[in-house]
Amino acid sequence: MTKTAASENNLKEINKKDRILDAAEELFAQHGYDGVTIRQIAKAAEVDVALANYHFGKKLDLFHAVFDRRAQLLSDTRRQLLLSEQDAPQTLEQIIEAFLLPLKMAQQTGDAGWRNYLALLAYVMTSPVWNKIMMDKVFDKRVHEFIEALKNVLPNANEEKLHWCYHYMSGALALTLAQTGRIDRLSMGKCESTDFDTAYKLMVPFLAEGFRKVCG
Amino acid sequence: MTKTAASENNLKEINKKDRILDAAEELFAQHGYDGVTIRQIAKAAEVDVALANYHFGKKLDLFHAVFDRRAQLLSDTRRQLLLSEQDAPQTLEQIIEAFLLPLKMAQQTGDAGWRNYLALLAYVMTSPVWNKIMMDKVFDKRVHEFIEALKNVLPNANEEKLHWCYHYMSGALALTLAQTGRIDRLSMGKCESTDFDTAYKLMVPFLAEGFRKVCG
DNA sequence: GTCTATAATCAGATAGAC
DNA sequence: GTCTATCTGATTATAGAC
Repeated sequence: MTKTAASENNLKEINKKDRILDAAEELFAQHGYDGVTIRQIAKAAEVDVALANYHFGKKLDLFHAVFDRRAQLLSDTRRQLLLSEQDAPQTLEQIIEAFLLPLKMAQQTGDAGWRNYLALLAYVMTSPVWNKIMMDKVFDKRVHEFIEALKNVLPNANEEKLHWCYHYMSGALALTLAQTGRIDRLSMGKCESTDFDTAYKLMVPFLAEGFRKVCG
Repeated sequence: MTKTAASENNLKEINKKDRILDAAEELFAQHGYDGVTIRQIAKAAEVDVALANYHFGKKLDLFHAVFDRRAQLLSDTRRQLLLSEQDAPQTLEQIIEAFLLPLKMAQQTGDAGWRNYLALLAYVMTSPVWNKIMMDKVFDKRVHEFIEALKNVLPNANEEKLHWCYHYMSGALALTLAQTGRIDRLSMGKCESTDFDTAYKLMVPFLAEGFRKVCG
């Protein structure tokens, strides 16, 4: 019981490794890779500067560690949703819903860690340099499965149009994940960047009709 | 005529101020504000390091100078397009076309300077920190005009849905402007990030139908 | 695992000569 | 306007004590 008490008392002190990842996740998402120093990350995580290096090596390796931590889980869950419904008759809306999983995930967990990660994902998606380095690692397979699934419900579509429509969807998704706060300011409070629930519910029909128009 | 000859001979050497802006534009767009040093910019512009400071002051001031250079022109042109058609009966497609002006502009000029600037605009649009600082300066008025114009053709829409749909449009536009090259890789060459012509032509009907579905 | 101390480098900014 | 030289501070990364 001493053990338990000690664990509880030091709850904030244990697992420094994870705290480094959490702090890095938030700061990288907000300011980008070059906008953050290891010292800032260490300070936010309330650990020593040298500890980040001890656990993760170079700054670039830490960045990869942060990105990879949730990428595989995201991709796997997306795959499950996409393929589990495959035998059942899928509508265009259902396929898109499955792909917009990050939004649903954030809206359900309400976890700040996931919210930060999704903003980081948006950063990587929209950056010319990081997109090339990071996105292919895990997400490519899911995108190809998504495009294939779309062909079944949009038999008249050609590859070029499908890819452009996927690109528009990807952009709408990325800006949502980024949570820039712009929609809050423009709408004068009527909408909120962090309201993934509404973002998700309106986005599905918006995109589905766009796909139908261009690829129908 | 000596003057002319001298001007022509030194064509590459004159206008160092503009060369600094051009180089900064390209590098900031590619690597972000913190990913670029003044020394890199000076080297790319083939000028001395101290010259950037002489002309533009601090690094942050240079960043603003780069952003502002084309922002006002972009906003003004957008305003002209939106209001010139106001008396004539406007369709939803026409309104969206007017707002997607950056794409048309880049596709028509074929200018590398504009292409770089649009990538920089995408960087600012998707960054939580820069969006807040830079976007309100010039573009807010145009967005509100755009929303107002939409109300005429979508009389049943409410403010919240209109703003979310604008947000999706903004995301699709931003990712297009960013030219990350991802669509090239995913489509295995069938689409190109720099093909603003196609991006524009497919984007208008895609978005218009989305607006109709959600705000109709 | 954790921290102190430090090496080596590079950043932004400017003073001052021309 | 342009360049040389330099100041000041911060950054990554690591070696070594505990």
